[in-house]
Amino acid sequence: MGEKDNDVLGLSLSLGCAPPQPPNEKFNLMPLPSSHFMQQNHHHVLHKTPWNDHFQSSDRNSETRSFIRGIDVNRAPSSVDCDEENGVSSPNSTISSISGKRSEREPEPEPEPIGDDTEAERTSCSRGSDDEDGGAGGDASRKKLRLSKEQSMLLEETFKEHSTLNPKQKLALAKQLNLRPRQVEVWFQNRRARTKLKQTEVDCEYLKRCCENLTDENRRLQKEVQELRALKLSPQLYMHMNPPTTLTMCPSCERVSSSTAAATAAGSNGGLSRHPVGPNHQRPIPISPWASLPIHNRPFDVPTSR
DNA sequence: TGGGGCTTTTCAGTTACGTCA
DNA sequence: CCTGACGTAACTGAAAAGCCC
Repeated sequence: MGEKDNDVLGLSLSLGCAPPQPPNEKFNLMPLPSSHFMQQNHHHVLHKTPWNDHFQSSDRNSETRSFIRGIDVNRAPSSVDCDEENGVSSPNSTISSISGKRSEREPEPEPEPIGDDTEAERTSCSRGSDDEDGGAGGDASRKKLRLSKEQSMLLEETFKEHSTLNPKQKLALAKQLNLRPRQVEVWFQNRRARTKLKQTEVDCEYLKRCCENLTDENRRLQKEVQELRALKLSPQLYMHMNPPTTLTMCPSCERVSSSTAAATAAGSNGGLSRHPVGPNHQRPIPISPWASLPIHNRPFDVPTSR
């Protein structure tokens, strides 16, 4: 289907690779960091979306802006508005419990296969106004009806603006599309699920690439270590080397300074004097180029006195 | 103020239908 | 015509939050 899922939310992973796509907060579907890493708490975060929060105010524009721009798909927003007007649809409250599974429901007369032009009509009416959200009616067969292009388009447009609907908007949209509010609700649910799935795939892809990059980097570093070790094993070459530079980094300001090992050993506070030593300043951390090597491999490993 | 019951909303997972190759 | 794969509408049950008493 014409999914435009690439404009889903952005990644917030920072593993050193550039995210595959720029973040788009429009959907605000998932908290950041993204999706599958935060699933545990999705309820906390998602339940009240910002959009929902400012719904009362969003009434002002969204109702008019997106809904009105509407294509009058079915030209006859007839019986749809009937129900739900008072009782907001609740997926589980009535309909779910009553409608139940297909097998448990009464059969519904098969809708005539009609042309495209009447598709919308089919969609909205085949379920009949009677069964409505509450499914109250008897005709509860789980008849799957495809939405018309126009319906899908408008739903998509609306979804782009906000991935969740408040009751009023749901009703308005349902009315406009000549669908039952429950159908709109389900569509949004499924759409969110699809978006999330897509995002998960993107995340996976991104992580995979990061992993590959890290593997490469690791390989490179290992090679470097090997080379350094080989260097160490050739003494004549080794003797001509300058003494390794001791790098020190101030953890607070993260500045790196260098000094020779000799100077450092002499206790001249080499390189460190420029850094203030206060309550907020931590001791600089020496970064020795040999630090990562095993002790016995360090070239200038002088036996410490005592 | 804290707790229990109820309602509402969302989600993950599943089922089943429609379409297409 | 049959069939399997696929997309997706519809359903289920659980969790969480809000409200009321």
